[in-house]
Amino acid sequence: MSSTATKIFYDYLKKRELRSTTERFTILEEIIRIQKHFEADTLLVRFKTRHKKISRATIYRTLELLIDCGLVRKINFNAPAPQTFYEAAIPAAGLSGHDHFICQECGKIIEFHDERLKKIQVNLQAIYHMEVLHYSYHLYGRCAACKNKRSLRQ
Amino acid sequence: MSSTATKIFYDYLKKRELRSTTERFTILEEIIRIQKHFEADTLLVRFKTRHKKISRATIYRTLELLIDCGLVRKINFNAPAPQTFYEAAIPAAGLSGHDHFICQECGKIIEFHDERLKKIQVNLQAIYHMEVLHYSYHLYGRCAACKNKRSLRQ
DNA sequence: CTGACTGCAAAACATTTGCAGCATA
DNA sequence: TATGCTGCAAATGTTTTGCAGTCAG
Repeated sequence: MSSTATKIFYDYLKKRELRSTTERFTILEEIIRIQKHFEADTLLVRFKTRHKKISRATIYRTLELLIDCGLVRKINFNAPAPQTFYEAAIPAAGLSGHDHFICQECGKIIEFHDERLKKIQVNLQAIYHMEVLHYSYHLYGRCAACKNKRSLRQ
Repeated sequence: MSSTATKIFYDYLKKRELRSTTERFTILEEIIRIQKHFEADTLLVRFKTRHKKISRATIYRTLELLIDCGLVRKINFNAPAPQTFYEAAIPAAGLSGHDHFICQECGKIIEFHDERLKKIQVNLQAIYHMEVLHYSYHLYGRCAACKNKRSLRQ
């Protein structure tokens, strides 16, 4: 149970005079449970298998709210299929690293974290006079498995 | 005239026994001319104003070929509107930096380049036993102009 | 000449929106 | 009780695909 995120969302809704509905909190809880990047459709499927009825429209509308209050981020990997993913951005959940390696051959996504990127972000912020809220760092190439597969073939 | 890119594309088509059509090279030349990230639709509009008839379908089909042979890359910025962009990835053109700052308020995209990122890429490649072909580094936040605008309002 | 490529229009896909009924404040 | 929220289905915008005619090899 992530009461931190729930509280942030609750306060956000209250401040903006929006309603705290069951659907909105169910979606947030499910996202926290996933612990990884996910697609909008993933949520729909998971609700369907659990016999909770939350429509696609509500999922998209709620994701927008969660992004707006900073609890969720959109991420796009460019290969092989360019799908839109989301990920929880909850500070307390220990999900500090949102760096990704994407295998262009098999589509596998490996998550990792490198501290140096954070430093560069802070540095660039000063240089370019912009306020940087977060960054995304994606590496594209071939994973170890696909690298081996190919060398066997040739 | 970027004969390097043209030659790469020509050789690629030949090797795969694909045909070197006018449309394919016209699209490549236009992409080189743009010198920045662009949308699929941008190409269509530019051809329309120049009275060259290249269909949307051909543009998408050719972009796929150009990505496959490494002359073009897809990039996705996540905010505010998640559109698909493309950019030339031609080594000789001096477009070494594909780092971007995206203003989440006005959508402005600033391009820059930081050498340290290349080093990190090489380093991570060794650690995770993967072959990294390229990376993308995106910063999200508020540009100098939007930062000022907001501080005036409050 | 022949099969690959193009343009067109229709299909497919993810996401957004309008509206009637429902539930929170 | 009164909006705001939800689910549905239709609309939207982008990308893909089938097909007939065209063109590179």
